[in-house]
Amino acid sequence: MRELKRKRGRPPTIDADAAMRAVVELFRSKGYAAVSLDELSEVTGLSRPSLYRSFGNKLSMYLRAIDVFGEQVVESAVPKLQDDGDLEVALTNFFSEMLNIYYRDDDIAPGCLVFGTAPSNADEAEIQSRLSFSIEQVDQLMRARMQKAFPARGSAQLDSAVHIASNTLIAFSARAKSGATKSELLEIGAQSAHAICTLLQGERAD
Amino acid sequence: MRELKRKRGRPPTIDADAAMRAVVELFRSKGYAAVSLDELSEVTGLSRPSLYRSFGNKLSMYLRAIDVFGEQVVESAVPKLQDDGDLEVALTNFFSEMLNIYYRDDDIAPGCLVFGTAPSNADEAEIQSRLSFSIEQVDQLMRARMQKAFPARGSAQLDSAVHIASNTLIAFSARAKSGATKSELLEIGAQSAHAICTLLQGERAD
DNA sequence: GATATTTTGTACTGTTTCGTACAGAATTAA
DNA sequence: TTAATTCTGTACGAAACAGTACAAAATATC
Repeated sequence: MRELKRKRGRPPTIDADAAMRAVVELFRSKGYAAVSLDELSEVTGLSRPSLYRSFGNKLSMYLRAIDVFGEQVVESAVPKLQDDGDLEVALTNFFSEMLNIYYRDDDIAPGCLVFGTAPSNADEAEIQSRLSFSIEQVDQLMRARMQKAFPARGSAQLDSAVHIASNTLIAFSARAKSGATKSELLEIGAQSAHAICTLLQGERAD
Repeated sequence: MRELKRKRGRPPTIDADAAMRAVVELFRSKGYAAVSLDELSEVTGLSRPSLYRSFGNKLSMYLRAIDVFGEQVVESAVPKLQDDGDLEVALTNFFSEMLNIYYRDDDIAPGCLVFGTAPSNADEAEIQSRLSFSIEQVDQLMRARMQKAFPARGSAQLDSAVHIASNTLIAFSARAKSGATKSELLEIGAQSAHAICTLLQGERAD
């Protein structure tokens, strides 16, 4: 609440948010297991003890990084999906915005922190939990948006369309890391959005 | 060619194929970076020097594991896709067979060695190369099979369907690792196959 | 039986990594 | 000025790890 009241001892000089942004970048370009605390120390500019004090051990740093990454997605990409208007446009814009996150450049792609790095380390229960939560979240957001656009569709048709959309996003991560350019994936996103709308428009509801 | 001719010194006792199968299992459940040579030594039953002599260092073991895994896919799942007859059936059976590989049980899923673990370590050039090759391979197989079933379809319609299928498969890996059951993914595979055929049948060729 | 040849694991070195104890720095309160 | 408090990094110990030298084991050849 009040932050004018100076605390007692030596004032903190660490920018935890900036450090966490660097942590996210390192984890999503190198994965979880391949990253050492020394590297994290280097990219954040914080000493190893400072990292422990601010964020705990490597696992808790990674989990927190996933949360931060998720917030970024919720802030910048999810609104595009939830935009009223044409579903195909909303889906295309959502995919496009996600690719802006996955790519730093048209060529160089740190990819998705969750879908790109979590599967390798899902033997860790808390990591698997975040992965499963993320997938469910995407499925659920897709389902809500499609249901809004096509209220008459049956649950089966909806599920099918939902999974096509989610799977497209999940696969983007692997494709980006494989060296595909952003433009190529933009095209795949647009194809996917178009196909989904074709399906939802064309099929008879049971 | 001739193998009756006994070689000169101490006869080898190592079963390289069995060892490599164990290597594949370890890598795809724990990822690349998290695996140590001591663990590889333990699961294969070979000493660390024997591992070096047989397969080289960790990277070359991993690359070879990817090749072995790929052969397994080509032998058991790809034929299902290439089966003549209904495309929807072929796709469904292909997905099903891939899930048999991804899952050891209905619940426990080591997942896909390539799509599950390679993206985390794609900064290594040779790993990225295998990942990109695998994706291209899947895209190409899908395209060939769909073109055979729907020769009249235009390239754009085909591309769209191809990517839906490939993305389904790629996403299976993440979904399996996230804790989804095999039955759930079988359902998603069937949905995807049905949607693809609906699209290819329904759309007019330009 | 002795020697050459090939395979194999024990044991060693140097490096990397994690985690923390502890001392020094920077500030407020007395 | 001194003491209390909070923040920070240097420096240490312990464990894990990669890679290899070397000796022992097991066979063929002489």
